Amino acid sequence: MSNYQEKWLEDLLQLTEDTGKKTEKQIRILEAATEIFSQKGYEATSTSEIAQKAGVAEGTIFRHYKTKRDLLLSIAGPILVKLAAPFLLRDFVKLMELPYEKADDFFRALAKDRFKFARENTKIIKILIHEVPFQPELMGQIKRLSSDIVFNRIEKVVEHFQEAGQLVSAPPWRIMRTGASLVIGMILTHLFIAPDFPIDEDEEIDLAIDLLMNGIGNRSM
Amino acid sequence: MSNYQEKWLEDLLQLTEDTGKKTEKQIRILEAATEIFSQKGYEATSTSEIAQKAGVAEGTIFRHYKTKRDLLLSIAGPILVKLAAPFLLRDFVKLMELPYEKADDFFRALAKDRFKFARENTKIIKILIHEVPFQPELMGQIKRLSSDIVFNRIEKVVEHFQEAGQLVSAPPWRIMRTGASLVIGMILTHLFIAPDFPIDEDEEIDLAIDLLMNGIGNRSM
DNA sequence: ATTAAAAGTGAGTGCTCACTCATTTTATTG
DNA sequence: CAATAAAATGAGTGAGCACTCACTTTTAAT
Repeated sequence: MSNYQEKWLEDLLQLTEDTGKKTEKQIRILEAATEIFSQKGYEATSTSEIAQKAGVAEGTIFRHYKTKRDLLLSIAGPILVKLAAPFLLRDFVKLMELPYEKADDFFRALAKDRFKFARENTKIIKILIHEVPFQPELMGQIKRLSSDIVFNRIEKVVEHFQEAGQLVSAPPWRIMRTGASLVIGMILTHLFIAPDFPIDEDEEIDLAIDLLMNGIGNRSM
Repeated sequence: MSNYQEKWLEDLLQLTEDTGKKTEKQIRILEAATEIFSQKGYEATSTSEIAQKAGVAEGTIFRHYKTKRDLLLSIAGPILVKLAAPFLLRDFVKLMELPYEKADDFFRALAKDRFKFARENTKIIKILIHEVPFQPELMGQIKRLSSDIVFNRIEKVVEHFQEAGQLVSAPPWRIMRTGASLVIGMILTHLFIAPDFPIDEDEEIDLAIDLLMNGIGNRSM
């Protein structure tokens, strides 16, 4: 039954499940590292600082993680997979086609789900944004996940809605980039640029999706 | 005649003009630093590496720049002002209202101009993206420039086009964020994510602005 | 041609960094 | 409660870092 073409994908997903039992101190190390990495950046953070914040001897860090970079990757790696998780489901396309008759509803559901995820993982996402361009491992994983999986699968959904006459006829990648830009722009605004600006999150998403579907031009013209 | 409320702004603009004559070696230092900072990140770059690449003794760097951070700021600071330059013109609003009768044309002209600028300054923009969150000076300058100047001025333009019935009636900041997200998303895509993907830049911008104005929904419904 | 200032040099300095390892503490198991 | 393994420790280490400074070379002005 299993599709061996996507074996590596299953491996990735399994990695995410907290298989290895972690010591209490190991967890404290991960928490401290996440905190400081997100505040000062990976390169500007020293292992001694992490050890101090975690209440742990410096040697303990290196008992669990061979290098400082190892520690970074064991924080940033799993979140990448979780970030793409909704698109990794074997039957993503079927799942999405059925419940959503309207394209709006599909994009809205996706935006709400990923906004929630981003809000719950703000610190790690900041680390990710900062470090991905300089860590080839992360870059490679992102490219594989996004272009091979996420892109192809959403492309099918877009084409489906185009055939149903709900979306303008343009290259799917352009429609996807438009949607992604708007949603990511909205999420980054509220998480990093203006985190204190009070909003009704659901309403915010509804309005953003409305502008995505209908544009900013006056519709009565 | 001069508006003293915007004195600091004039100071900023003057700083950008290459007032101080630079030695040949000083220029080489700036070029080398820009190159390596953008490749490896500021913290991961050593001054000795910069000196080597610039073909200069390490001490020479510190004759011109008190600290390594000073060197970074003298690269990243001026670009911030240039990035916001089109909006800094005293009579930005008047200038923009007159030649552009249609909102499309205004956004299109702005997008083209800033795309061109970004393409000519790719490396420094990468440094900027990477370092702004961790350098309070840059963060402060960005906030002052964007919220006090850029935001207020584009807000007036948006309101103008709203009154002319060309833009949907929504809070101007939401319209601005939508436009900014789309244009920035397009620029980042072509400069960093898929730089080898061949495009007709003008056509690309036209199509992006079309999606911004009219949305991705089917218009014949 | 003289002289003073500015630009450039590179060996040297103290410090911090990531990482190691011999040793001690804690957990596990029959 | 031994016996053994696993986890944790922290002083120690060499390498590399940003930065200094006494000195030399270049430039500019008279």
